[in-house]
Amino acid sequence: MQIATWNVNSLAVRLPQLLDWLAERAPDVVALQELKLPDDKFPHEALAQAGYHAAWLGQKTYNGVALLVRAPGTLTDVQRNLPGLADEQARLIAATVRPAGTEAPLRVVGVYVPNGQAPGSDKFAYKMRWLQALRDWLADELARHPRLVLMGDFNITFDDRDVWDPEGLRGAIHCTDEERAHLQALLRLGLHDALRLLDGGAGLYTWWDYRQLAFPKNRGLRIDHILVSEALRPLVRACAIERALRKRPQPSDHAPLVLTLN
DNA sequence: ATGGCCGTTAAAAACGGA
Repeated sequence: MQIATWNVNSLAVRLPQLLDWLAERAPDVVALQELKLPDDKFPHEALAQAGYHAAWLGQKTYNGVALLVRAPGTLTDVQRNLPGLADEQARLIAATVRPAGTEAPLRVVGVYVPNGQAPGSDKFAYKMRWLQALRDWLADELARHPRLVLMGDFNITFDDRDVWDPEGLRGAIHCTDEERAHLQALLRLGLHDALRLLDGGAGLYTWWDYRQLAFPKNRGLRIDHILVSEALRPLVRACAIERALRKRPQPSDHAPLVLTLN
């Protein structure tokens, strides 16, 4: 079973690439971020044609998240945004997913964590508030759903291995101790960083700036993550970054991250 | 060798992204 997350940076622009990739890779479950379109513009018909059921929470211009499940899998009990947080921004979608051919359902949580812009800014404070609300809600969600996957664009690196220039970017947005403490707190809830269960190396990135040849020079950050609960940990087989998607025409600045579970 | 972005918007420069 393959479970993927991808910040598409505009679903309207990236739809052809998404459809190509779904046809090639046939992931069972997909979390999408930065749809940048309102609910009534979500391309559910094209996705159904491609063989995927979808649930989404859109927003005009910014943000927007969705979950896809490959048919004849099912997607039920959809939750949109955090219950404990009054939030105008579309940043979280959760659902109970039963991929085709599996018996036990999974609880899947897709997130687009706020960027934070700069430490000390209002947007940074919002990021911290949002992460605290996520943690509070997730503690209960994990108790209700032991088989849980939390994935998406976290806009936070775990440590220096996730940063192309750790010295130059020390204390910069995505790299502060305050942000990283939130990631560690999520791990203390009983979640595991799927990629790090398999590969301890540096230089594995999911995002590269569009400017200054950052991708060919591999000047990137690992800020997209798939976290799995304790019950799923023994099932983790592989976790791969789909760098090939970053090389196609009109790429997103993020590459998809794909987890293979038994 | 050097510098080079992209997507959005009541629609041109401004904003946000990371």
